[in-house]
Amino acid sequence: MDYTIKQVSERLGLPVSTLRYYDKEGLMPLLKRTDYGTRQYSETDICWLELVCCLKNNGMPLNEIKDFMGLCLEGASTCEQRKIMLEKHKEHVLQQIDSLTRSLDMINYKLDHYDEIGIFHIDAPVHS
Amino acid sequence: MDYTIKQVSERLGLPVSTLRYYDKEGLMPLLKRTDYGTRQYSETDICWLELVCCLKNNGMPLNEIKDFMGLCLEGASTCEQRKIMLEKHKEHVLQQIDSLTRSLDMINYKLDHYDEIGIFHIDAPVHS
DNA sequence: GCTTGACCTGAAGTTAACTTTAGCCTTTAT
DNA sequence: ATAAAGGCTAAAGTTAACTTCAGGTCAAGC
Repeated sequence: MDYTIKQVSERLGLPVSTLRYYDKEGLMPLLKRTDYGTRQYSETDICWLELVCCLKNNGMPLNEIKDFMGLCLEGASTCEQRKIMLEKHKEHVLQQIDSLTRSLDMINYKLDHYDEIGIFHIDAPVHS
Repeated sequence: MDYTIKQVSERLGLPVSTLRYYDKEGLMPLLKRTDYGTRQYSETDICWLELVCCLKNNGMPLNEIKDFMGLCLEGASTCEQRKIMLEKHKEHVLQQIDSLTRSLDMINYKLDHYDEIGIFHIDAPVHS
């Protein structure tokens, strides 16, 4: 039922070194080891890792993700705090989507008008 | 008609040190100086800086932005190359929007179901 | 029995994008 | 005339998120 670090690496497409790094940084406090010290990833560990990647890919820094994990470990009393963190991250994600959407408009405008625009015509974003 | 580095800093909300850094890294090859050496930003320079910020904020690394600038300086022969760069960046932006949108679904799901989810229920993103 | 492959650690190295520091010049207000 | 404000440079320092390296353990196959 458990996976080696290499198996997880292949499944999630993350280098082994990164998985060890995340563990070292305290992002995997529930990860089990064999007697010798080999990491044993459970399904739950993998799910948590997928969440870590998702949050990280969308701009949450690792230390915040770690704090979130820390709150989870502290129990139900931190539920509100965790909700607040997620709300804050949601705002951040919404802002990014907005910024990207406007950037897309600018790129499309440039692509559509490229031939009309002079070589040195370095114009401002279309929305400004 | 020209602006000092401090004026540009205030107008664009970028620290003076960053503006100098961009210049040093070759992102402002057309920027004029006074006899002594003080930078003189024109409207065009500011427009270019706004574009730089926009591309940078949406994930284009500075060295790619610099390459783009380099192509601009080389003249009309690089037009196709520049189009290709913009198309590539557009793909990247679209991918980011997609990733963020899916992340948003996950966050909303978690927020909606937070009370039902156990303390240690660290579940995978909703789309997986 | 020994080599190969997978695992481990701690420490040092890397990259991008800045920021800070130290030291120096010039213009402007008192 | 002198001190404050703003400009400059080169070089060193910072941070996040990794990667690489050196050196060592263990299990399996020949």
